[in-house]
Amino acid sequence: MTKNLVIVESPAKAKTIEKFLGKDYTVRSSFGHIRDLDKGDNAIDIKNGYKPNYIVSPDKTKVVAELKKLAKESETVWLASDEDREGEAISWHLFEVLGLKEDNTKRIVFHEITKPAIEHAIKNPRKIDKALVDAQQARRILDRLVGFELSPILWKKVKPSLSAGRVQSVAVRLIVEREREVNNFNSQSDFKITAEFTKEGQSKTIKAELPQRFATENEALSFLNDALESQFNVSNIEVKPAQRKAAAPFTTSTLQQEASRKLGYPVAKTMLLAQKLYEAGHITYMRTDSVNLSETAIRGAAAEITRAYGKEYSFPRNYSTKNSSAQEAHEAIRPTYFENHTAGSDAQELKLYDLIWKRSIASQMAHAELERTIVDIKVSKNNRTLKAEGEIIQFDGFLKVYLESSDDDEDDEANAGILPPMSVGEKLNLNHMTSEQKFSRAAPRYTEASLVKKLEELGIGRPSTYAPTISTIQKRGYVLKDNREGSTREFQTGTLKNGKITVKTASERTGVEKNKLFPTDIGTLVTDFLSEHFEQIMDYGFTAAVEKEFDEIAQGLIGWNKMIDGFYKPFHKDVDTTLATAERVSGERTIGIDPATGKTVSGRIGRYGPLVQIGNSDDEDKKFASLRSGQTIETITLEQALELFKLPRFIGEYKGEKVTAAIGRFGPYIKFGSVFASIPKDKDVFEINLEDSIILIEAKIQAEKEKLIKKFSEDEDLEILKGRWGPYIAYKRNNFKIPKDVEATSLTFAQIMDLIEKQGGVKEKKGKTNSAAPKAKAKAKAKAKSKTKK
DNA sequence: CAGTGAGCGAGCTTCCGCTTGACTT
Repeated sequence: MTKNLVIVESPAKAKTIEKFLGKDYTVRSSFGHIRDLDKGDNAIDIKNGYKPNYIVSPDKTKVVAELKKLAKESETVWLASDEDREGEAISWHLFEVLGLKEDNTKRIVFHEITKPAIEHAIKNPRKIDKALVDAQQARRILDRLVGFELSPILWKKVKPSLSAGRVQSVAVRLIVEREREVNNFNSQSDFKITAEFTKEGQSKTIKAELPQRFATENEALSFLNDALESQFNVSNIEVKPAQRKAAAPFTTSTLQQEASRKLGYPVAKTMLLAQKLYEAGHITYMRTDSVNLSETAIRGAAAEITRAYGKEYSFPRNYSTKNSSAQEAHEAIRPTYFENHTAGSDAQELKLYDLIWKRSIASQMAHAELERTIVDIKVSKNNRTLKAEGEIIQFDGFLKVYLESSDDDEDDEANAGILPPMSVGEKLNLNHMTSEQKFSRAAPRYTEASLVKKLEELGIGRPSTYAPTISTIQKRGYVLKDNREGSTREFQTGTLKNGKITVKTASERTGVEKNKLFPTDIGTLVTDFLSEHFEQIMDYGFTAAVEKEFDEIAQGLIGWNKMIDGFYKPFHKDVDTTLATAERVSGERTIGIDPATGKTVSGRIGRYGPLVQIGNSDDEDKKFASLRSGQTIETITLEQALELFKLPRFIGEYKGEKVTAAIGRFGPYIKFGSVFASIPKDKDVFEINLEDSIILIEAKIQAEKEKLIKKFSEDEDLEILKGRWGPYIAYKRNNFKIPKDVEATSLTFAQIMDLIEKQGGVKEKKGKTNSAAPKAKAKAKAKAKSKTKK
């Protein structure tokens, strides 16, 4: 028997609050939403005012049953879900499902988990805000209608199992459009002049730069020629005080960005680690769009800063959230206790905590005070002015602990150093002057984190969905996280040194990419298809537009079903039209003519992925070849396409069997009967000869022989094999570990069976036929199985 | 694991947002 039942969303939160509230309160968690629209076709009764059919989520029946029981026994039920649209809906669903009564149910809210905040909330209960709930229902229903009407169109017109939605489709579009920008980018070059001087009798160098750039090499070299005959005098000195301010404490999105830039974590990794830190009580909630800090936190930070760095470093303040779509149900992400400089149970958690600690502490520290000096250096022959910039940190302030990184990797100019004292009119000695060709660069491809940043700017998605969205678009095969080696580019330089000008051609790597998001052919195809037929949904402003209407619902200005009707009627008409009239698309593109046969070379997406084809579809002699990773139908050239048909290449015969070379999923290989041998990097698939191939084949056969350590008469399928990390057990297409302290050859059949059982047993694996259809079936079966289990 | 590129057309897939757990009698 309990007097008061308080229901919050998160179990970790429940634990903390229970401590604040004392004996008369039982605090439980709903684990987020407890109900959702039905999975099937009768989720929304469209003809009946879009009446939603909610069902308790299967994984929530237990929680709901327990809450129901506790609610019945309680005098008062306090619904304390988050104060945002989703939180209000959670309270309403709880009210409905638990069969609560108006007179003993109270809705309370708090934005921070501190004792005063919770006590204040208890003293100020209110009723469920039904208008806000309606706004959530509209959001939910719209997303279902969009997702479940668009996806089946893709199944029919493009490929089965694809998906589309208000958030994911726009996310993919961003990647597709950025890729096209990069590929169509026309790089321009100009020439930049830099110089290095010294003062008479001093060794400290002064770096200067000409603010203007030259369009041609001739102009740049003529500037160097002028310099050859010039004197250099200081013509002006400007000293200005400057300030740098700390960044606001972390939200989900900025945490993901900084963890990506500074620690190289993918967004899902960041969230997983943050979740662990949160559950251990080290940090506040990690899914938030607010930069707000509680009074308690601000005081705690001030105390710690004063203690660790001195009073002059403390500058307590709060930040305001710039993002207009923010709902601010939580605090910013910060350490629970600022006096803990480290926390976490492994190296990765420790690093993430360190980042959160530094960012939060810095946000409460004084501005850095700088003195910025700009020295003008006149070139006597042409009256042009070079500029040297220096920066002195007079008070480091927050820079003592933390500086935010930038996505732009070319911020060398920000690191201006200290200049020696100079006076106007002073003559400087030129050490050297350089002209260097610089190329303009396309907007950078997105990383996971910079895509999150962009989505947040557009108001698309929520803190709880950024990481899942990024993984969905990769899982669907729309987007690929990939690397590019880039290529070598030449650029022109001219150097003036010791009274001589030397002109040289130098080279640099360009187009190098690491862990960037690239669209796949299917991603591009789906984006183009949706953009053609559903312009409104694909518009970057669509979410912002419907959010405005959700706000009007929340304010009670319009009814939710009226809003949905206004959207759905025209949308559904487009759905019908598209289903009836749109052609099936395969992204077909004519690439050119095969010079050998005169037939058309084209690219398209086939059943197993992108391919190139020589000859039309009715041609009996048509030939196919798969694209390699990194190639796309949109960008492949005729030359690259023809290259693909050169493989597999017949090399010769060995022991009466054909030896061929080709490129597979794991790179170039030699095939001899059923033997596949990888071709090492120093050999070329197109050039490797029979002699070298045989060496590879024999080495592979030998390795295979050595791989087998032991076989068993009890079961033909059981083998002990030698792998990359030592011996392991292979059984029915499953692999099992052998404990380190066990001698592999001494294991008996029974002992091995025991090991297999302990490691989860044999799982059904797909057979050798590796086609798409049975794979999908197996997956469906596995899903159905897990359902019946539940 | 290194291939294939349609075929009868079964029965399946899918959204966004809130939150973690995960067993068998």
